[in-house]
Amino acid sequence: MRPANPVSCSQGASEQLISLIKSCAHESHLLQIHAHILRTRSLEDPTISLRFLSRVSLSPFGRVSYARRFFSQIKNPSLAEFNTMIRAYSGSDSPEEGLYLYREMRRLGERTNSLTSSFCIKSCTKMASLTGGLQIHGRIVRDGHQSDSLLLTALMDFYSICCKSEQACAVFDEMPERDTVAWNVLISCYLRNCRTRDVLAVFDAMIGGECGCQPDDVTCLHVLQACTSLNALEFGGRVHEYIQERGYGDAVKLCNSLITMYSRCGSMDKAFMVFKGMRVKNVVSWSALISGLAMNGKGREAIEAYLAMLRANVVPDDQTFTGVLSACSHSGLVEEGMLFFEEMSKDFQRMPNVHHYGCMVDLLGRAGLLDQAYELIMSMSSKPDSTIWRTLLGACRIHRHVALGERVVWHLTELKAQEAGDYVLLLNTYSSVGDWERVTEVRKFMKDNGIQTTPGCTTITLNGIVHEFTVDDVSHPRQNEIYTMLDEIGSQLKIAGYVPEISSELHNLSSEEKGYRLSNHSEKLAIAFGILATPPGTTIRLANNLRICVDCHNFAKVLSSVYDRMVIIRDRSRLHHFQGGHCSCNDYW
DNA sequence: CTAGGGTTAG
Repeated sequence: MRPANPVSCSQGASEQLISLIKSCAHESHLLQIHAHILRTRSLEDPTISLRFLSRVSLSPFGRVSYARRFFSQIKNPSLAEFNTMIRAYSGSDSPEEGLYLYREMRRLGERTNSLTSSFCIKSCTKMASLTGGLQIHGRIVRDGHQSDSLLLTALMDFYSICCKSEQACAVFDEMPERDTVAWNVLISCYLRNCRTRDVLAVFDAMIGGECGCQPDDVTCLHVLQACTSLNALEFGGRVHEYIQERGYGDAVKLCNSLITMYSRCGSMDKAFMVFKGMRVKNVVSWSALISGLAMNGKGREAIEAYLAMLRANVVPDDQTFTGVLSACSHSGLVEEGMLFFEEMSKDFQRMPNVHHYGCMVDLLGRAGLLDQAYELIMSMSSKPDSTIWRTLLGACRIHRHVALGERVVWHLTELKAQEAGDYVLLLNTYSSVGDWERVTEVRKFMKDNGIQTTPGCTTITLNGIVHEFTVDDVSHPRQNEIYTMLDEIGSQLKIAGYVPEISSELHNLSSEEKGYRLSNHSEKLAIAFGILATPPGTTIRLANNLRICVDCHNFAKVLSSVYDRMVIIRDRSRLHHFQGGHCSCNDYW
């Protein structure tokens, strides 16, 4: 029997409904409950409607459209209901709706609180909408919520996402108290905005008790990422120790991150140790191992790992295949690569994405199958992006294929995506076949159009301090010693047969104009500093933002034997291990 | 816990 007056509906019935909402396990149940609520007019019971709304907007039934429909049936939504709805929007695919609702609230003169702002900021973060966020920030100040630490933490993350790290720091500085999450957001801001050196410094400060809180598992995840990008193995090892001290050793995310850090820092055995020690491995663990092996030039082992993964009944995903295909391309396993490329869609229903195509173009291109690579690009269902064309352009340079190189640059121009590096590649293609006229032409074009090359930058991390070098750097406090050391290294290497390469790789245009004098690439400066600042026998680990040039490659090769030092350089795409006069990659690329 | 905020692997 339907109660005559729903508001007076018995306590028992209400509780029953609430427990029904709580235990609901299927979307169809929700629909039934919804119908029941409408039928019994329990919608007017604020406890019920709020509960139902938040249940609907929560995963795994996180369907905003459904929540919106229900919300619209509520006559006078309470602040709590407005907030719940905005929260649902902020986590959905249409975060802007949250802001619309917020504006509607203000228009209606509804009360808002700091949670309302918090959800709105989340919407802005998701949209990376700077203007929207600035408005909310203004509101926060006007509403007097500027000492709400949680709200400010969300605001920091917003600025960080919008690449406004200085504003993020300003918010951080104004926070009345900063807990671990606040520090974590600061770290993630540094990480996102290329301030990795500051990440290490903050971690040290936290450990040293200067921040009033200790690093947690999330802190470690961030710091490990920083170590990965800096090729800072030693620091990463310290983080690993900390993880064990704190008892985080079983956390899957952390282990996966450790595998990546170790393998991308060239320490495959440690990566493997972490992997083996994991009681629960997921697809991420396997993929991290596979791409780690790939990056270290161990293509066969990467394929072995992939097969072992299948035997362990772990289903590969897109990133697994990216790892497998890049393993094939780094190790020149053309046939295997083609096979996996076909298999991924046939056996695993995974349609190749740009990364997979990129690997295939790289694979075919390096193998000299340039036309086939071009065909593959043209056959793509989605529009090829600039990275794909750039990969092919790199292959054109290696194989001195001028005509195709020109065509590729044309494609890049059409995409309006051409960058300085592309012209340098084209220029190098011309110079590799001795077409100096065209070289001059391209150079003039670049000069006339003010096209600047990306400055190469190499870092070396010692004792948690990041030392950064650029071409012909004069900013390091020990620059005099470094240049003296570089001179000495130069004469030692010359004796051992190292000949500077000046014509084949026109890496840096200004040096070219200085009359073919080879400038001191950042890699060399960092190596000289490494020799200077570490005891004999210590491995020198560098990270470079571009691609190591032929000359620096030779330099490192000869140096590894003359100075009996292992040198590990990570550039844009791979890891080069130099030892005893050899490099782990068979030839230069 | 009962409405509810911030960071998070390959």
